[in-house]
Amino acid sequence: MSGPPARRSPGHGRSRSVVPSDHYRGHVSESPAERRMRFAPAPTGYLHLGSARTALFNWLAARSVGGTFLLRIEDTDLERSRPELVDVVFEALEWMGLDWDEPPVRQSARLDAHQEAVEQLLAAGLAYWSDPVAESDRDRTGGRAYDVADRDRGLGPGDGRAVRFRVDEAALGVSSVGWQDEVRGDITFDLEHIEDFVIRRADGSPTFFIANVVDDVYMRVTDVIRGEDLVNVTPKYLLLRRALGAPVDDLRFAHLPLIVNEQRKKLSKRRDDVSLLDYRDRGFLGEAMVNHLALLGWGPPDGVEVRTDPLAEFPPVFRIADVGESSATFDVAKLRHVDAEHIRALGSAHFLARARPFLEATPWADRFRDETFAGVAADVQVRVETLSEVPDLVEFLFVEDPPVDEGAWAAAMADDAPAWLGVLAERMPDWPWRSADLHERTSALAEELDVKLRKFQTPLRVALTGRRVGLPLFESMEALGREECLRRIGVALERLEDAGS
RNA sequence: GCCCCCAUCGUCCAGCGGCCUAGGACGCCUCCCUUUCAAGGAGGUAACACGGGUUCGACUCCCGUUGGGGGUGCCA
Repeated sequence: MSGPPARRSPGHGRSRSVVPSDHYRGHVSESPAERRMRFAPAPTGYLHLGSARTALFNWLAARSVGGTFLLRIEDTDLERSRPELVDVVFEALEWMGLDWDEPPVRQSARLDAHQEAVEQLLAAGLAYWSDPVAESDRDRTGGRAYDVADRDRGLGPGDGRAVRFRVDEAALGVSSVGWQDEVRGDITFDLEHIEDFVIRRADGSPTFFIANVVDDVYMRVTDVIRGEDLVNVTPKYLLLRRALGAPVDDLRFAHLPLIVNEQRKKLSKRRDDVSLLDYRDRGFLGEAMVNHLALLGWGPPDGVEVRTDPLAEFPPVFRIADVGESSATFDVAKLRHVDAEHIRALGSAHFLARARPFLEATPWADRFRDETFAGVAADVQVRVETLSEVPDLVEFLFVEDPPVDEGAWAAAMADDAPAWLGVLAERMPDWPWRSADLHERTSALAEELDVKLRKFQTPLRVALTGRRVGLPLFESMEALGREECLRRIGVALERLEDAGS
């Protein structure tokens, strides 16, 4: 089932209509101080929760400093990069309400540039052709999948031969690489622990390492904000950048803590619900998701966690340096709470608009009526945590005979219940049909019969809704209408009679 | 194995040498309100991993241990 298109309401200042590929701001600042952050997802068919958080933090970082937020689709893996998969990325970002400032760059369109970079490194002697080393032959190379001796063999292109970057202290003139990470401080790697990594595969395709760097240089990225799982490739990134003669001094890195599951492991596609859009389909609001994601690894200085419009309210107080450094558990219970708060904050018209896709997916969609729903909308809002819970709460209003919870029936219809229903059926025809009046009349009747309203209302509720718990009774009665209430009481009475005889 | 990172309530976030008998949020528990259930209100439960330093003084700084995570691909 495809998800309902829950859309942000307009008015948060940055939302705009769809058409993803044209969805960018036209300005290109030439200011030297311009800060440029990018989100560079691979189109895998779904946007991973962790990626979504990375996108959000890049966006927040950009917006918080007046920088530029860029998009690059890393679609060089042709197999997994069909156009519709790219659309999923746009759709997900749209759902979160994130906008980007320049046309997205397709990595696949930049293959020539990547090749050129490889050639350049080859020509400079910083890269070399390398033959694979068979598994059985690894003791010769110290367990490595390549032979360092190839560095100086002067090999040329050949079957099965890849190009490796030469991580050589002498050639590079340094013995370690490090950087001042915006969130984690100093991080340093000794070159001796970095292998000669492949930058061009035997099939001619450039690897992530080279493509990533070349494209970042091309896009003039100044702030690399990504997941902690990429810290260990940063030395390679730096090495390549220097080797290519690209500026490195004003570069900033920020490695975000990973989002983990209850087992403290990195979220995995197999075990965890990692697809962002699945949460939309499960009834979560985009702004609630964004709100919750922002709270993983970061918190607003004033401590007010739930914001009606996080994309408007967070940028002014967001600072990438405030991001925490330990991994954060994705807690669905907390998400539900945040979502519930966002739902309650919705105006009733918006609430219906947001819930509509879920209502339309029900078997009784054709009998749904806006006016009827409006009568109880506010009562529904405070009782659901996600939009997908809405239909269940109002179903009784739109089906002829709501399913009866037998347990509730048995418990509610004992003792005097049948008699009460009988009296109710007698009196109700004369009652004014507004919830306040219904409340008053029912209370009075309960008092007359010397029962607590608390107890008295139960059989009535079960007769009307089939359940023991649900929306406030009198509001429900008003929405249902006198005729229908009397009819359902009649049905209940009949059933009681049948059972009794 | 090797490399890198992390370490405050069950979970998320505060604390950035004295304001901490450690604060807020979620969850959980109790009570109040109440037409059920919610929502709301008032309480409660619960943490500085351990060991050394540094200091007049450490949750806060340093070192180590332990624990956890990430990486170690011709994936990205």
